Amino acid sequence: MVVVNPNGNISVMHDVESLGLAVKKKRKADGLTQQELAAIAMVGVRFISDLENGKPTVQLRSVIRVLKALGLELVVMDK
Amino acid sequence: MVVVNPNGNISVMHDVESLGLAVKKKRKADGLTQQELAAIAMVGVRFISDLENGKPTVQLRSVIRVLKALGLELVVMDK
DNA sequence: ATAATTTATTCCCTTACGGGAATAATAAAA
DNA sequence: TTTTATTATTCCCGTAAGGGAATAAATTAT
Repeated sequence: MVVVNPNGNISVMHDVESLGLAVKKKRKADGLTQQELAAIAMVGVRFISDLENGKPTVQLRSVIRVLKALGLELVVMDK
Repeated sequence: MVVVNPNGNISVMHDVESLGLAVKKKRKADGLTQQELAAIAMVGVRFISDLENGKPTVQLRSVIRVLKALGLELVVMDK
C-alpha cells in the first residue's frame, strides 16, 4: 500500500489517543475553539474534549461527525 | 491526495454502515466466523454483529480492536 | 428437503456515555 | 501580573452500550 501525499496530512491511527491528537491538531490549524467545532459537528463541547484526550469509549458516529466537520476523511485499508 | 493501491483494498468511510460492510467483507474474505473474529479481537460476538450491521453507537476502541484483528488499518487524511 | 452452521435478535444486567452546566485549571492576552 | 479566553474536570441524569446467554432467523452443506 503506497500513499502519495503532496499536500495534506495522513496518519495511521493505532488507538483513540492518536486519533484524538490528530483532531486537536487539525482543529487548531483551522483556528477553531472546541466550542465552535462542537457546534459545527453537532456534538457536545465535552465530547470534543473527551475525544481529543483519547477517551477510548467515544462512539463512532460522533467521531465521524467531528472528522467531517474538520474536513477529515476516515479511511480503512489493508495493511 | 493520491493513493496508489496495487493489491489491497481501500475505502473512505462516510458512516458506520460502510465501515461495518468493510469489516464483514474482510472477515468473510479471511474465512472467519463472527465468533472467531470476536475471540481474536477480544470483543463480544454480538458486538461483531452490531458493527457489521452499522450500529452507529459502537465504541471506537472496540472498532479498532476488530480492525486490527482483521489486519486493517484506520487512517485519517485531509480531504 | 433436512440437518448443521452461522448470524441476527431479544432478554437481563452492570456500567458508563454524552449532554448540559458549573467549576477548576491552563493558556493566552493586555 | 491581572484579566480574559480556552480547555479540562466534575456533577446530575436519561439513555443505552456491550457482555453473556437463549432463541429465532437465515445461510450453507449434505
